[in-house]
Amino acid sequence: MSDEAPWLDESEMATWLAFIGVVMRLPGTLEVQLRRDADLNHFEYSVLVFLEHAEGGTLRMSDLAFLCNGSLSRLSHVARRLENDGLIERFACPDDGRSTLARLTDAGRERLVKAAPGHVRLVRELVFDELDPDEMRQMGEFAKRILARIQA
Amino acid sequence: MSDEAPWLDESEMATWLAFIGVVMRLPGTLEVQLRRDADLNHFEYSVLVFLEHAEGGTLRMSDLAFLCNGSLSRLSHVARRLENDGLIERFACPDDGRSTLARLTDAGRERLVKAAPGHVRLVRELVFDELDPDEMRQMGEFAKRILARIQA
DNA sequence: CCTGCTTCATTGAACCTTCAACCAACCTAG
DNA sequence: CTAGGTTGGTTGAAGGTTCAATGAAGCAGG
Repeated sequence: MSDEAPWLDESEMATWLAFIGVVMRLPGTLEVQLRRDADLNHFEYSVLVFLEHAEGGTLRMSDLAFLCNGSLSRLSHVARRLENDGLIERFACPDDGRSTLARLTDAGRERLVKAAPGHVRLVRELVFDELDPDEMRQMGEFAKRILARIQA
Repeated sequence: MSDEAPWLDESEMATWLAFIGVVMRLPGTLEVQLRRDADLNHFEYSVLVFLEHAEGGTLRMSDLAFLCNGSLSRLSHVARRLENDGLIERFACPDDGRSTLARLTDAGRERLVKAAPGHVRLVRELVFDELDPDEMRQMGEFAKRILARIQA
């Protein structure tokens, strides 16, 4: 299959623990703000954000799920809740009878306005304020390369 | 309160999307392997790993929860399942009547042996093989600094 | 045009996490 | 020594995610 993968040495382990620490704790930290300001979790917030910025204001469910880093099943459950709450609408895609398109409602846009400023502020506090421009560039590059591997 | 937090510019947004993409997708990716090889999720795996390496083979529930990046309540539920499955034991702390100590059983150690090699291999494939030593050092430093902010 | 494969999406059940309530043990000021 | 506060841990219920099953719509070959 593959060569013996050597165990992580002390320095690698320290890096990994910090890395996985960020991965595990960041979502919960972000959700405290989103829940408080707009009663949303991070996935729901992503759904609203991507719909807001979408070409034509709509996205197919499966494209939206990919953008939000979640499964289509997860999105389907979440979309039902968001639709029941009047934050989004769904309707059949005219071009492809299998697809469903989602669109933000005015109420959804309002909800986003409640969430976004605090969210951006928090993201800055936690990440961007800690890195200078050069470090930020590096960090982005690392993340893109690792993400590419995860998606492969 | 605080100054106007400027919106993320295009480059910052690209960095953030890659970063949050890793944060959201990595746990699921790791859990596919852990579930397949040892029928564990990542949190359960962490519990076993930290108990394995603990001084004296035991840890207090609350210390273990912190190390595993989870809440005490979450650990309490997980520990009950792991204990029912015979992978860990719990017993009263002799020094402090409020505390509970957890310890790995032989079955737990065996389970860990099933999970660990594939886990380490996957972590290497996804992260460390993508970064050269200098980049890895940087990455670890960034993660530590961001984690410090999250924990503050 | 019909058969089988693939894609898109939804659903219910099982499972896991969170949240709030609760309890016991410890600590400390008066 | 004891009343009130804090720390450590567990629990049940509510809510969210995953997994597998289902079904409709499109597509491609015979």
